[in-house]
Amino acid sequence: MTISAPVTRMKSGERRELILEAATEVFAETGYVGTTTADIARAAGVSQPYVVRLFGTKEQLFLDVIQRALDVLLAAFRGALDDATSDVPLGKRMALAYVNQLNQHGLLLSLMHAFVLGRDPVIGAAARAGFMKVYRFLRDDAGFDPLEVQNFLASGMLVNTMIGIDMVEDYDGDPDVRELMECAFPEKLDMVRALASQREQEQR
Amino acid sequence: MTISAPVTRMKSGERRELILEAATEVFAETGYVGTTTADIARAAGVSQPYVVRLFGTKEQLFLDVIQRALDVLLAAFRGALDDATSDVPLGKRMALAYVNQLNQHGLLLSLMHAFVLGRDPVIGAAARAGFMKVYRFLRDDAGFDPLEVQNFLASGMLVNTMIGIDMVEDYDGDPDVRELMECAFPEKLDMVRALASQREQEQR
DNA sequence: AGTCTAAGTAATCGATCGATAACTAATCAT
DNA sequence: ATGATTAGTTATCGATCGATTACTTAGACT
Repeated sequence: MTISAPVTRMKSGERRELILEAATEVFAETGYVGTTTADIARAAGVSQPYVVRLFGTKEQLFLDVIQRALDVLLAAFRGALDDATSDVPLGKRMALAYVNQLNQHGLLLSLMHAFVLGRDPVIGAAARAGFMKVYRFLRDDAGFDPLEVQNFLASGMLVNTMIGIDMVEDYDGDPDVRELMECAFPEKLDMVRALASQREQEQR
Repeated sequence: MTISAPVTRMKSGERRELILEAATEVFAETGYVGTTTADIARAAGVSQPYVVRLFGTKEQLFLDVIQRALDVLLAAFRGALDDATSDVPLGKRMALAYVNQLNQHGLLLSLMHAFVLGRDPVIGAAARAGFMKVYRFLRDDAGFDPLEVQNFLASGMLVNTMIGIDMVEDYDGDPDVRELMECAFPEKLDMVRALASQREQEQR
């Protein structure tokens, strides 16, 4: 009677990973509070109760999402740091490694949603800890001095904001938007625009 | 039978302004979706239905909040721009004008909550329009060239993030937090800290 | 072949929220 | 004074959401 979903089962660890990736996208789009566990379940192709059973609570799922995002980000930084073959200066390599994370669409933006909830006792504490982990990495491992770190983080937060505000949406219609974005995404504007139009295709 | 609230009536315009100010604080703390009209009503000392009747919908109230925030911010910029008596360079005057807005606690943060909802069709459009209004002011009225504007905005977004993540919460417990914040809030760190502890007092 | 474990779903519930309706009373204009 | 207007409330409703419970079945292991 009921239309059965495709019944290929996974091991729970593998399914968890899929759900984490789907949740990253959905949280990025609608924020922590604005995202329902049903939204995530739909995006991941499972039932809503299974999402909460795998992660306990929506809050825990969000914490796992931002934890994973930080792990991915720091791994990318480490990769750029260890890439000694390049003659590109370190600061620029790190900046490119950051902007490259926009390939996994929701990654930086889901972090941003956590950053803006600092007053929430548990999410806020996790967000601060994660942010400071990045700060310490840039200072201690990458060897930036505090002022360099600050400039790097500032540029990163502007990138996050431009993505969060979905500025590409107005790229074609407003020459000022174009001017600003060409300035804010060094060498990676084409990628950002391509991802945006790809996203638009998917939503049909 | 019921304990009557103090029955001094206001003209609706005046009450609207009070509610807008209260809503700015509450939206800043818990975000657009995470804030209920009842929360705002409580903060403003009126009933929940009256809030939605004065503004139509919660969405319209939020739009009015960020519109007002932008007006206040641009007025402050204009003030700093016109203050020709000072021998402080223009860039620094503008930066101080920005950080000074933290006096009205939720102002910059409520804007940040709008910036992060760019995919919402109506809030996103308003957020982009507001952001670009600031961009154009800095470029055309303040006379910054695009790169200066970009650096200015980047610093601003870092400030917003540090406030949103509530970094002051860990100021005393983590020397790295202290180092970062001293770097990020030029000359205004004392003010930020004072406001935070004042806020903590209020919540008892 | 049969059993047991783990993956997954359907059904449902209590709480919460934004909005509407219906009502009350203060203030203002004549 | 009184009637009209405007400021404000109480009560309530339909929708939504996260979570729980109880059930089903695919696949691994003897």
